[in-house]
Amino acid sequence: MERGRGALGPALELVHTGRAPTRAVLTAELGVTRATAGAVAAELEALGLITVDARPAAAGSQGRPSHRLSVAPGGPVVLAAQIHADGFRAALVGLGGRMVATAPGCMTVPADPSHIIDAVVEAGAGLLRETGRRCLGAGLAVPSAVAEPDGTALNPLHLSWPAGAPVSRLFTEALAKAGVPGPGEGPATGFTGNDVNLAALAEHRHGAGRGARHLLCVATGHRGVGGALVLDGRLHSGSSGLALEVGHLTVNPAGLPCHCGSRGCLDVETDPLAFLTAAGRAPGPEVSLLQQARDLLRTEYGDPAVRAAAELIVDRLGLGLAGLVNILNPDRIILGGLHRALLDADPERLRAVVADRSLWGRSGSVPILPCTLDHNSLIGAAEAAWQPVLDDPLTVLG
Amino acid sequence: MERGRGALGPALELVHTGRAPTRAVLTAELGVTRATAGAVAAELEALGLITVDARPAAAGSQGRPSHRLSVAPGGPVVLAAQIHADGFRAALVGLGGRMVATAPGCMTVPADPSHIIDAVVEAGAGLLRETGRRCLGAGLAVPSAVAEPDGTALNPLHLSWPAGAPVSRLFTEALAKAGVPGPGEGPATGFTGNDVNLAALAEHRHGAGRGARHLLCVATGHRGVGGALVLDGRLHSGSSGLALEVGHLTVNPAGLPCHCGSRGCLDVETDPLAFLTAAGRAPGPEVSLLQQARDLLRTEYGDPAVRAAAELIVDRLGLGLAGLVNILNPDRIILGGLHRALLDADPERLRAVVADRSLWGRSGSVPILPCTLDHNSLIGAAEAAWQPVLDDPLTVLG
DNA sequence: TGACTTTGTGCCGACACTAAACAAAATACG
DNA sequence: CGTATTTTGTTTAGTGTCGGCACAAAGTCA
Repeated sequence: MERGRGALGPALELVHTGRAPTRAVLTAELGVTRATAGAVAAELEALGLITVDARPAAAGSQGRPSHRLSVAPGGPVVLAAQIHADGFRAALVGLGGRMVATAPGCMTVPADPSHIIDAVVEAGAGLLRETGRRCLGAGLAVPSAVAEPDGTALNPLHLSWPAGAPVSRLFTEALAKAGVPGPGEGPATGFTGNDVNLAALAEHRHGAGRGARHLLCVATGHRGVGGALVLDGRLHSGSSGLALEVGHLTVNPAGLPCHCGSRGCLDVETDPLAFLTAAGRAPGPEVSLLQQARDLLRTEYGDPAVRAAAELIVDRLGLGLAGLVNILNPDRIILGGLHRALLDADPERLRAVVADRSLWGRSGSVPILPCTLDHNSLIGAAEAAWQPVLDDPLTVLG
Repeated sequence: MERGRGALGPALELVHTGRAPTRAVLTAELGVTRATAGAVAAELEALGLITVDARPAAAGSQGRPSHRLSVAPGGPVVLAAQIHADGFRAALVGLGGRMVATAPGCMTVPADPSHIIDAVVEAGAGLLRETGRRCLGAGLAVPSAVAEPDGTALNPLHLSWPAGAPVSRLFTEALAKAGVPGPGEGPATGFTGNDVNLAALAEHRHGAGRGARHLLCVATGHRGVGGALVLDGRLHSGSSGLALEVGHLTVNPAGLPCHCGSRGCLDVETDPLAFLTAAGRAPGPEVSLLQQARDLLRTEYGDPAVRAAAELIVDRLGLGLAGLVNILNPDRIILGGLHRALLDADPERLRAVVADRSLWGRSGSVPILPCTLDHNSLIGAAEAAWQPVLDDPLTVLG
């Protein structure tokens, strides 16, 4: 007599993304009857995933007030991990993108990927032991294109890893080694993805991308530029995981040579090093290039040389974004890393360039927004790990 | 006691695309029991959409031979129409992409779009009267980007139409005026789309794109270059119908100026006029540029100047395709128009350029194929018109 | 206080599908 | 040539999910 099994996944996703604060709007969003929505909510509560408030929320409007739906505070979590040029970070993340516990770890990233993957997984396993939370999956974000379906890192940027490192397999093996439990009997199977892709997913679910149908994200790390596309709520990673490698769009035909064989690629023309160079600053070794570029932009934007350099980079970034708009026609663009800082410094210039150089930009220009989530790659890794639960809670939880 | 209503749409699509020749494979493809597949087939037959052969097909293998499923020969049709630089064409198209009747019409395309839209719809209505077939929808292909959701033609290429012509509204009004019946009581509501987009849809369903998950199509008309993307069986037209405007990718930084403000765009560097010019031929006024370019390629490929021109265009096209591969990561590419002819002339050169300039092309290059369907834009217009029936046959047919 | 509005729940039936047994029509094998 | 085997199709009964509807609950409004 259990009702509402088919709508279980969609309902959980609505609560997860905060789009269903009450059973009444859950009813409307799912397009089902109140009876079904009530049954679905009861089932999700029985599974320990959400809570239905005992006291109705204060009713501002007419009619019987609704009870509030929210993510269960003590519910299950997933293990989220991120590896970047300066080290790693591990965290436990609950539904709703809530960071439950984190373990920052800094170390020089070794040339052997398995070392650091073991370390980050061990840190996550430690958090699980400390908190005693149930773990339903694991996700890992790496600064590299990750080929599907084999899960190899094709261009592990500045990690001194060998190209083609089997990161997905190493991650899953590390989870087994550390005894991280999966939803069923055996160990968890981990998902490994590109950090910008996962950041886009996180921004779409919980950040500046909420509600966008076709969301384009572009971000710099310390070097190079990454892109990601979320279509109708799902990450578009192409037929083999290699979509949105936007770094080699031509944005300055007479520009710097790029290792790809062309000249003036987005990668070499708009990353932090390009900005520092354009501003006439020799990058120092003490902090990351991204940090130096951000600091320069924040503290010396009054300096004409710095400002001119910023405008130059913005113009080239705008050219690249316009090209992407012509191809992808997104309804929102989100920028991260240095690009986000450049957008903050002069929002109008970038929007104007994009509108001017995209074919139909004049009629209705695309909103360009800064990303809003802290640790969005990490949260995105968690989102990927949650995905099987969101797709079918019953199969995962039994 | 009617079984198999939910699976009706998917089942019809399988028969429509020829992927379900028998009830046995229909069972496997739908992932249901034989009982359900049988009921679904019976329901579709009762609706007059498919036929189940009385005699079993000659059995080559063991076991009871399967009865053949096929599209009902005398079944309903949709009205498909296409407008291009040289005139228009109207046709009735059944399921399976079968052209049932066609009415080619040539006229100089007038500056007022409503005239020719009325004419093409009137031609289609004539076919309906002649054949007496039931009409379930209508689709129109135009050589222009069509903005959604308002259905206006933004850049009606070489049709001397005003930019922003409300083609979708004009088409629907013409259908009402000509008395073309829709599935229900009132007149049909027409779908209007870009011709390359619709061609891609047709190739994906019935042509060289069958089975591709992420299909990229690039084609020239007489002038300019169009692109289209089919993702998981659905056309990706972006958030406002303007995706895959690929004509302004930079493929020759020092190239010809383009009306978009840049230089060396795919549009001006790889279209028929670019080829004729590169080969040192002055285009004549008698036949279309596309025809002249194709003829030149076919008859004088031995001429070193012609061959050099072809290779130049191929190299630039390859650069553009490589850029698209880096962004979209399709698992197949289909070329039309002059690009198709260039591919036929020297398949290896184009594939080599794309593999060399796409980031991960060396590891596993993308298949590049010529389009295989005659009148693929017209068939694609029909596909768009069929879509509501494929999505939910019962609602449309009652 | 009573009418109205909105939310939540219990009960019943519709219905799409599965499961399992049976029937049919071919090939394979003795 | 007849029987076993394999594969396909159909019938029947059963199951689970959801919609419809009536009713209850909990607030606002007059």
